[in-house]
Amino acid sequence: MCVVTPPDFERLLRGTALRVTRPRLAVLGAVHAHPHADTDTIIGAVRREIPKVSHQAVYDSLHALTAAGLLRRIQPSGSVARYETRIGDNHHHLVCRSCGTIADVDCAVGEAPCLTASEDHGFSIDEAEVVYWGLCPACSTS
Amino acid sequence: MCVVTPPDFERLLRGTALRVTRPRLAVLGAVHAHPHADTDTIIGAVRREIPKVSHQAVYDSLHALTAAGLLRRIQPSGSVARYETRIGDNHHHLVCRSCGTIADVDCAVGEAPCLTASEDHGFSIDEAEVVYWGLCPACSTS
DNA sequence: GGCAGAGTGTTGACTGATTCAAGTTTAGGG
DNA sequence: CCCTAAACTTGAATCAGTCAACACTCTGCC
Repeated sequence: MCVVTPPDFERLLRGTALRVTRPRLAVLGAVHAHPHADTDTIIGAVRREIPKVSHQAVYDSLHALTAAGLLRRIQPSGSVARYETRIGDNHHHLVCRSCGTIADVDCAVGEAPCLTASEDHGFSIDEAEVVYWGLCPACSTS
Repeated sequence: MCVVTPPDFERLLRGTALRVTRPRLAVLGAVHAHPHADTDTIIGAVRREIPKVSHQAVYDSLHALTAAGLLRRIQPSGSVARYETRIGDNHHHLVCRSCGTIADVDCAVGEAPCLTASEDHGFSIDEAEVVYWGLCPACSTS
């Protein structure tokens, strides 16, 4: 049912200093299957595979995987934290002001930071995050 | 001590459908005096003027003023809500990953949305919000 | 294959920003 | 000056996320 070959999550984990555990594999799978899902949704998806995982294990896994660079955390204003596996391509997001739906947008530049601040105030900038706010097709017609 | 003339907050409020109340004037003054301050800081600042305001009144005022367009709410990932009075010029923000400091950056374009998404997925976009992530001068030297 | 121990997971309590709701006060038009 | 909707007070509730103590299990090593 999945047209793309699922990544070899175990190999991804071994590529970092992280141990390979069932919760982590399940979290990677859940985020891959549900892009932009919030933590609650991820916990639900993980529990379909491992019914007894604690929410704490999911939180820990999400943090560890995010720190390792295998996940990206996004959190538009007014939303809870969301996660995605599409990392490394520096893409951006469209967010619906009404229903909160998130869609991916390719970054024309490709490498972070894709924009240069007009005045950096002495900051060393490594990323420019862009969020496009608007209404999704469903919400703009109603 | 303030080199810029403070805006006429009462006039701003009357320009909208909002009633002029002491908490609202104090909130406008507090946000103007403390750009990018979080709610707690704002409550503290307001209470120096009106010691007995409830936190709820400040929350209500912040929401009402934001909805009226007199304030702008910003909330970088991992931070609580912050507010600023500099609105209408579509400027962007520099955020320090280490200490959370926020600095303003002018938008080269000036009018929202300053960027056009490469593929809008049918969304009607009205704003492109840009957050530059990095380290502030103080944090990058330590 | 068995051991050891650092890294992970479980459990359950807790925090803190924000919201809800019921009742009281007040701004501002008539 | 009065009235009414809007705004404020009070106090409790919510909920994502975190903390901490203890139990378990990967993984490298013998």
